[in-house]
Parts: sequence; structure tokens; C-alpha cells
Amino acid sequence: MARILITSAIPYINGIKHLGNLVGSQLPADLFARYMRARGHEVMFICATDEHGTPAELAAAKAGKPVEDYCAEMHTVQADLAKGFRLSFDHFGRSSSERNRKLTQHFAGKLAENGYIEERAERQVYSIDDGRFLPDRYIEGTCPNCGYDRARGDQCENCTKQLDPTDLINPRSAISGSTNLEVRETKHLYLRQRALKDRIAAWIDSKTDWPILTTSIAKKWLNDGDGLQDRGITRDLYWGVPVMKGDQPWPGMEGKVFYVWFDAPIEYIAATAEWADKNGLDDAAWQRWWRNDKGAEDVTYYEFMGKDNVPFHTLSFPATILGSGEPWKLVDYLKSFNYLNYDGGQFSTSQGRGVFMDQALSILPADYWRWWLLSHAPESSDSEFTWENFQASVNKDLADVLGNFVSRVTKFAVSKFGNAVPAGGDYGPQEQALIEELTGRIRDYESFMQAMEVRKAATELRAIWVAGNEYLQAAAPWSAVKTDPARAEAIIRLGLNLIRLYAILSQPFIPDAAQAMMSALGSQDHTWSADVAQALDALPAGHGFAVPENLFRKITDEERADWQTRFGGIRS
RNA sequence: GGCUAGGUAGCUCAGCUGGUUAGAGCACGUGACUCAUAAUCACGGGGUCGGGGGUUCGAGUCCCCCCCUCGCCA
Repeated sequence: MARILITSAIPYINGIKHLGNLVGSQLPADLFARYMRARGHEVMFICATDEHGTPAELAAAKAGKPVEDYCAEMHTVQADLAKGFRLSFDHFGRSSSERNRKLTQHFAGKLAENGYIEERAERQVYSIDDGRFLPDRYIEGTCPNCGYDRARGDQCENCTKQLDPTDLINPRSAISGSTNLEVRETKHLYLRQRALKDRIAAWIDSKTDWPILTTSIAKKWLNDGDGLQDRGITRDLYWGVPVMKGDQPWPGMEGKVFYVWFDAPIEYIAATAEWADKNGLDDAAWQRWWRNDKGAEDVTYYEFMGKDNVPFHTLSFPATILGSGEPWKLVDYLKSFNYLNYDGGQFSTSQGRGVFMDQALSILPADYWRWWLLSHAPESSDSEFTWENFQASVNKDLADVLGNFVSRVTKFAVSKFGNAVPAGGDYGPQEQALIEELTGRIRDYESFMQAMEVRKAATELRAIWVAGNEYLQAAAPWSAVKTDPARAEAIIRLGLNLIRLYAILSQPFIPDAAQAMMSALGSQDHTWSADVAQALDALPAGHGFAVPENLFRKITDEERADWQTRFGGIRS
């Protein structure tokens, strides 16, 4: 039994995520976590909400709420949606937790101790009336390029020109509207990534089995232009982890917080500590997952994320860990995803374009989405969601191939032999051939799952379902029952056992349907058996079962057309 | 403009270090079956592998140029 640590990129707090976000990190991470648990491994699967920073402050202000309240509410919303999609986190934490605050300050203290933090003086806009420094996007004014009067200090939304706050004409505070601004000198902390570049580069070079997408992004940042740059890790904000050097004050850093990208990945560790706290466990319980000196040396750590997160996980976060000089776990395998597009364009949170997690669950159960998204995961390149493709795939794969198989077997069994597994006949050559085929296919399926080849695993699983239909078609129990009832009984006994095997194999993809299959068969034995012949004998003759409701209904053309219209435009 | 990844049947995609007639699913056509959610199973049509050069006995697979899509950076 192996010990497997899995983290999904943590979703930002300012709103409900769309299906593109879901398929890029949380969903494939969940698939992997479920599979590894099913194989009997010890799994720790961690996710959280990423709560700090300017966008959260702005979203809270827009909602007219204190940022603490806003984040607490949105965390609950996201946690409920995660449950709705059956994301099986061991803990869904919050980056604003006390644990993360302490741990982030601890890392900063260690980095400073080891000489990897540098203080730099900068000139920045200070709002006298607001009593604070203003981040670039908190300053508004007239764009010097196009004359737009609501340009932000970092960029003009009208002409898209990148700006410096001091470029703006008639600058004002976005918080209060005050024009009583001045440029003051202030100090910020920088993480000296350049000093760690060689160690990071050597570490990346050792990861020869990582996806090309992952390593090419990392190498580009390492080698492009002047190479890896030092990174500012403090901001003049209210909402964040206060800058401290371990548990000591940091002179000159009063009123500042750590940059959200500094504390967010640390939350992976902190969330595991939150998990221990919630379960009444001591520090050793979470440290054995993260500290190589406290039991984590046999842990394999997997990270899942969209490609936009790769630089932070291959460079910044490892720099934090390496620079700390402490034996924290570094990621062993980083699985990254491309983007999912929506019907010819992009999913867009800001424009509300596409299908969002709450909307998705309001029209169909989680399994439909899980199956489509995972079987079309954007692994080798960007992929595209269209309603036509969604309808066709789900109807064919889930309703016709799998659902109908369960239906035809159980209904035939009940009508001919009653509500118990029939006893007659023996397995013969056709059954042997099926067992051989399934053995090979399941072996392939396991390889793909182990390798996180999500689409290929889905393809193989589907082929396993198809094999059942092929077998049934060839064995034709509806004919045998007329001439050789015992033979028909053997076929159906195998068919019923096959449903149970399918439930076990399919559970990582479609957990609700798998549960429904197991319930109908009156089995709760989810053992992932290496021996197919043995697995197909699990339900003995005489074992009671029921005909389940149809596992999957079909999506009609009318529904598809309706959803296409409803979700095609802008989310209000 | 620089860089990454892509451009393979109508659609979504496989094709590892170059090697016999380029594959799968869906869609389409024909047939079989009738247990089942008008489901299933079998067979079949369909591609000058973005374009053009080159290396090679042989290239979708390597090299060069060009075109297009997407993303990152500037």
C-alpha cells in the first residue's frame, strides 16, 4: 500500500467556477484520488479556497459586505458545489485560516533567515484620505492613450494599453474617489528566486516523466530573457496574511500583507493541518504527509492544475520550500491541463460566458458532467464543449452503452428467474473469452489511471462496458432460455456479476451511478479484484437483487436547444 | 514581435524512439437480434495526415520555409 498526497489547484474565492476551471484541476484530481483509494492506497486529497488579495476585496465591496463575511459565504457556496460534484476532498480548507497565516509567516521567517528575502525600496501611490498605499488597480484616472476616464492603474480596459499608475491623468482612489494622492517611498519584500535558480532548474531537469506542457512552461520562465526573476511577495492591502518574520514583527513592514500567490500554495500544507485539527488529531498526523523528517519520505505527491498555474507550482512554490531549508515535501508529479473552450469561444468568469458549476448541477446530475468532462479533458491541447457533443456523448456512452446494459440484464433476469442470482449452468468458452478480454482491458485501464491519462482511461472504460454488450449479444440468453434454461441462467449470473464489476471500475468516473448499481445488487463490497474470474463469481447463486431505476435518462433535442440558448449569452 | 502547444476521416480525438494496405468513438449506410432506455451487435463507405521544399531504400512521424488556431510573455 502506497501513501499518496494529492492537491488540486485552489479555486479563487470571488465567484462560482465554470466547467473549464473544474475540469482543469479539481475533477481529474478527484478521479485520481478515488482510483487510488479504490486500489487500497492511503490517500490524502486536499483542496481549499484561495481567498486573499485585491479581487476578493473588490468583489466583497461590490457585494457590500466585509471581506471576511464575503469569503466565508463564498467558501460555503464553493464547498457545497464541490459536494454536489462529488469531489472527495479529505479537507476543503481556506487560505485565510489561522493555520495558513502561521505557516506563511513561518516560511517567510525561514527564507529571511537563510538570506532569500531582500527588502527593496519602491515609489508607490499613497492615498492620504484613505490612509493607505494603493495597489495599481485601486487607482483610476484618465487614460493618456485613449482618453477613457475610468482607466485603472495597471491597464486601460478600453484600449487595453498597459499602464503605470503615474501615467494616469487626474488619478483618484478607487476606494474613496479621493484625488488627494501622493507618491511615497515604501519598502517591499522580494523572494530571491534568482539565487535559487540553479537548484530549481536541476530539480525540473530531473523530472523527465512530467507532461511536456508542464516542463516547457517551467523552462521558459527559467530561461527566457533574463531568466527567472526575483518576485515581490508583499502588498499594501488589508486582506491577507500580515507580514511577520516567523512569530516576530518585521520592522518596516507594518500594515502590509503577503502577496496572495505567496500564501496560496502554502495553504496545501496548512489545509492538511486544518484537516488534522478538524478531526481532533495532533500535528504529527499532518506532518507525516508533508515533512520528510516526520514520516513523509514514502509519500508520493501529485499536483493537478490548469496551465496558467504551472509557473507558480514549478518555480515560486518550490523556491519557497527549497529556500526554507526545511525538509518539506516537493511535488513528485505535476499534471497540468490546457483550457476547455465553450462553443466556439472561451469560458469567461468575468463575462459570465459558458456553464458554471451551480448551473450545471441545476440541469443534470453530477455523473453526466463528470463523464463528459473527464472523457474530453483538455490534456494534449485545448478542447471544446458543445451542447451537441455533450448530448451525443452522454446519451450514447452512459444511457445506451452502460445504462441499457444494466437495464437489459436485470430486467431479463427478473422476468425469467426472479429476484435472485440464478444457479443453473456453468461458465463455458464464451465466458472464458470475455474474462480474457476484460483482464487485458482492465490492465490497460489501470495503467492509464496510474499514469493520469484521463481520456485514454475513459476510452478504455467505455470499451469495457461495450464488451458486456458484445458478450450478451453473442450469448443471447433470450434464445438459450427457450432451449437450454440452465445455459441462460449461467449467462445471466455472469451478467449480474458484470454489473457489480462495472460499478467498481466506474466509481472514480461516475460515483453516483456506481452506488446505484451496487445498491441494486445488494453489494457493498468494492474490492478491486485483480482476478476477473473471481470477481465474476462474487455474487453467488441465490443472492438477492433488484432492478434499479434507469441509471441515465437521455438528453432530448428540446432540452439541448433550450440550454444552448440559456447558456449561450451572458450570465447576469 | 518572441516563445510553448497544436493543425490527422463530417465531428471529437489516438498514432512511442521514421517501416507492411493511417486507427478509434460519434454521425452516416446495410444487415442481424428483439432481453433492453427505438437500446444492442456485425459489416461497410469516407482522409493527397495545414501548404511547399528537403534528408532517407522508406516520413503523419526527422530538417527548413510559409499559412492558420490557442495560450504565455513583451
